[in-house]
Amino acid sequence: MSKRTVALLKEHGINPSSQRVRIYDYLVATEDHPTVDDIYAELQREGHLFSRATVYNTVNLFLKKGLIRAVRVEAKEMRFDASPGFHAHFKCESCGSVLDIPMDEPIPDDPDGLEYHGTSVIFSGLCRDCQKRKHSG
Amino acid sequence: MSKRTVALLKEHGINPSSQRVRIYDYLVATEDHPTVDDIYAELQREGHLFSRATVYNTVNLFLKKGLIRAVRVEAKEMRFDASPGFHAHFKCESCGSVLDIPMDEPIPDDPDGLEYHGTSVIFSGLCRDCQKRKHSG
DNA sequence: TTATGACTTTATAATCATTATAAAGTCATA
DNA sequence: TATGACTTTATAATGATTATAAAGTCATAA
Repeated sequence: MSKRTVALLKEHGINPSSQRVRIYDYLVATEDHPTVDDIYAELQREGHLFSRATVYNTVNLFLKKGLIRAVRVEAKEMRFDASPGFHAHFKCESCGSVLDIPMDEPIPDDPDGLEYHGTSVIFSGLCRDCQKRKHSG
Repeated sequence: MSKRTVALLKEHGINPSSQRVRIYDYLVATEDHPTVDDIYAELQREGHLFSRATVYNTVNLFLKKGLIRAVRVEAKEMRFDASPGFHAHFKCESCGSVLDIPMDEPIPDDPDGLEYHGTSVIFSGLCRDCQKRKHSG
């Protein structure tokens, strides 16, 4: 129950219930862009009694308040990202893991009068482990 | 029933049935990155008797053979893109339309030993029409 | 203390794009 | 015209997410 998280949630107009604080703490602690089910499974493992619906409600609230970002690297699953600043994502086609890739936000050369709000860059390929696995297996 | 399409499908090892040729022709003719339902609706409108399953089968076959690309700009819907060469996409948050944005493929500065296969860049914001609509409405 | 009311969480059902399955149709070739 | 491989089709199944409404929580006022 991090005091810093409580303050941060309040700053964003979010009532810091214990579930919300716990979910946010997990999101910032983990690096691997969890899905709703990842979050749900981890909280269960820790012995918390959570409903999957609460996880959905909470991440949607965080998204609406701009606290986290959604990353859709997989066909179906939505993943979440609490790390600040622009960065790209890399999705391993073999093991499905998702990594952050530091990178400047690309600027389109196109002067088409569009109003740009957000940018998403997703690379795909093979991570180091899966390259090794391919060559040895 | 384009002769060029028939040849192209054959080159890619795809038996050019009339449905497949028609769907490919529609994909290259349209610029707005149709969904499966867009394709299905257009073919119905033209009086063809198609099943939705055929559209799914066909676009999945095209994807597997590398004839088209999938673009997932929206939360749920998969859209398709037959235009060649790298380009980014822009999704209007208001009307949902998807535009091509000419752009060089970004190269990650990260030397992490990853094996890169593909890149997807999606911008979001407001298209020109929706900006006007916002200011006048 | 107890009542009030707003907000949270929960369980359950509903939605909806997509995939799986298996039957029916097509078509070239023997 | 029989065979067999490939296509299309209708239908059911899947699975992530959202909607709904009941139950729980918690601060504050009487």
